[in-house]
Amino acid sequence: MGRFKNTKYLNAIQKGIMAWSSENPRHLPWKDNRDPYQIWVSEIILQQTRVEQGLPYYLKFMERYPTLLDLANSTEDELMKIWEGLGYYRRARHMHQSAQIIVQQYDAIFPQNYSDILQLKGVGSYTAAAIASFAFDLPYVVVDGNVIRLISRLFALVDPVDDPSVRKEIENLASMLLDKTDPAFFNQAIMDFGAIQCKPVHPECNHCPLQEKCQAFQKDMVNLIPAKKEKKPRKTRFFYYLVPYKDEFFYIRKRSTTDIWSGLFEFYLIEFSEEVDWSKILPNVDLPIKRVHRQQNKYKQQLSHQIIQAEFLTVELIDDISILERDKYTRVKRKKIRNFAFPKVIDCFLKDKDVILNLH
DNA sequence: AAGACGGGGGT
DNA sequence: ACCCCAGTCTT
Repeated sequence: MGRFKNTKYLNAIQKGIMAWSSENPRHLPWKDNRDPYQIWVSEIILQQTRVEQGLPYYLKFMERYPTLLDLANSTEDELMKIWEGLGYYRRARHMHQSAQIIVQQYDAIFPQNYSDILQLKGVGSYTAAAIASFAFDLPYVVVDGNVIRLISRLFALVDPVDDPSVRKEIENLASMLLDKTDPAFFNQAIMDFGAIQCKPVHPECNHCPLQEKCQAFQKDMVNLIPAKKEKKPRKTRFFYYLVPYKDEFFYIRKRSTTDIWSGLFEFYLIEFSEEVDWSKILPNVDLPIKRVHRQQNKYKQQLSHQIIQAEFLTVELIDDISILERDKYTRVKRKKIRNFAFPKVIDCFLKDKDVILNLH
């Protein structure tokens, strides 16, 4: 592989990527934009998220928080409502914290050098490089999923790309490829190239400008690269939600920071590691239940590391709600329930429930 | 070095 | 059912 790490070869690849990009421009709201705040927002939203999925959230976000000060002055709960359904909710909480740090420590001026940007919560090497290059023309190369795939194929790296040593090698190669005279254009180009030309499945090798430079193509190994380590099987968790209400109020609670969906709200949760019948659960529930609704709702959700099977049972309470207050549950008007951010399974439940209870 | 963290879309 | 996605943080 070493013989391909020469200037002439790397230069040809660099020029090929940039020429391709000139011929295949991509138009997105955050492109041709030098505002570090807007770039930051778009990059955080797009972490592990497809452009098509993130775009509507970006538009909604910028409408509600046009400036960094708007974000810093918001509440975390309102921000979570904007983020609802997008996943990886830690991103939103980190953004909120970072916005307030920028206001306090940088006088609301977005930091303008790589190491300061990298210090921000939720900003790693990829996002720092993206902001530094797009907003400030600083020569830091972006290494995202697209770049990892493209480089591992170009240089026929057969070892797992999620191995730290391989990852390091990819970052070295990417740095050598970077056009330091125009890092913003190059970074955009290499990501676009990976996303559109060097796709994960069915890459456009038959009309690829880098075909003869691509070691994977030359060795007929494109479909074997990038290699990944084996993944562990997902565990299934069984969530049994009681949906307590009394008069016009629901009782909900914010989830802790040590589990999935932290910062989102939920109802009264009893969790098991296996399927359980409600008849076994209800007698042991510590709630002053007056009446149990007949309607039961079941949902299944696949997450990246676990599978959630959730069941919902609505219950009417009698007067004594001290148990709920002790456990940090708060009451909210039933018609205001949609002002709070919920995980997808609860969102699905509420959508079905709307029909039944005619909420809103 | 490995695990955790969401949800949607493609095959 | 499995893979991937404009990754980052924690242990």
